[in-house]
Amino acid sequence: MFSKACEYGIRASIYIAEQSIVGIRVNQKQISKAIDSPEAFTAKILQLLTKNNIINSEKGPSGGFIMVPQSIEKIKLSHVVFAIDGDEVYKGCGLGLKKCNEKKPCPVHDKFKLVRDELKNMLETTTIKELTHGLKDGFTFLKR
Amino acid sequence: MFSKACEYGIRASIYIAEQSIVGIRVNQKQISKAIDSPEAFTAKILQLLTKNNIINSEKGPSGGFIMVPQSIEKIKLSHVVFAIDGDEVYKGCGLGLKKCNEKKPCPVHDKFKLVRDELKNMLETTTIKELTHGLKDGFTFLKR
DNA sequence: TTTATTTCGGACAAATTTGTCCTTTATAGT
DNA sequence: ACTATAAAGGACAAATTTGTCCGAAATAAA
Repeated sequence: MFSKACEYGIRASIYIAEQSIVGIRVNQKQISKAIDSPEAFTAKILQLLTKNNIINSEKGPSGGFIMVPQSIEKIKLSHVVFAIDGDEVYKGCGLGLKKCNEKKPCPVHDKFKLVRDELKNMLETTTIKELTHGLKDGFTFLKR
Repeated sequence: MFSKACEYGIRASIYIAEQSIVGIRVNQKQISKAIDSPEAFTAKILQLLTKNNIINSEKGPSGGFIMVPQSIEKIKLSHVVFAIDGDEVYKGCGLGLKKCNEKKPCPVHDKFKLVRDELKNMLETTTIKELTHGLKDGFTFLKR
């Protein structure tokens, strides 16, 4: 469904949001430990998230990553996915045709559209914030 | 969503079924031309589909690929996808966790489950045969 | 101002996926 | 039997994704 990079990106975003809510800034090492991801690779993804204003970074001692309050409220899963994987997941043709559309659809166009639209809608309505709730309560997990 | 191999595999299956219905056996060259895919790579995928009894192959002059009547009736999209990509698409965790399940779910588990179940259901109920209909009538396409 | 800490960014490496080429095997027709 | 045709299969190559390493830049604290 998503690339590894995107999976790590989503997990990192949720973790950073969870920590930011209680006022804690976290660094690369803490993040990759918390979500069980390769550190250097995760660092690249964090750069991408930073450039896309999904998280904020600060260098130096006591630096690290935070998600500002406004972002915690507004950032949706779709923003994270788009920053890393683009919109191919729910825009592209299910059979890989470049010019597949309503006028010249592939054989699975309509059937895929239903699934893709549901995915798109889910990504666009799910906030990172709400995904931190179960985490805090120990009902959901970001590794294993 | 699916790998390139799987996309080609689905397109090839639909094309072969369409031709088989009117009693025509097709070869690698015709298939890759009809679905606009790399010939040698497509040949590999056809081998895979053959091994999984989705299509039948015959060597020699006038040989090629066909889908037998029984398969045309019974083969679902899910069979083709499973033969090439496995069931990771609708079984695996959306965030890539190895041990994500109802008891220890990732934060997006439930939301993803809805989308994945719909995808799974669509793949398991859609026959290759029904996908050939629009193709025959010129309403749907396998390339571009 | 020096040092320690942390992100940034580029180059590189490994792994996987995608794709090619060529030889072998089967088979139909002559 | 010979030839032409077509799939099977193995080895290899290119491209992409995943992942590592290391020096540069920023910054806080001593």
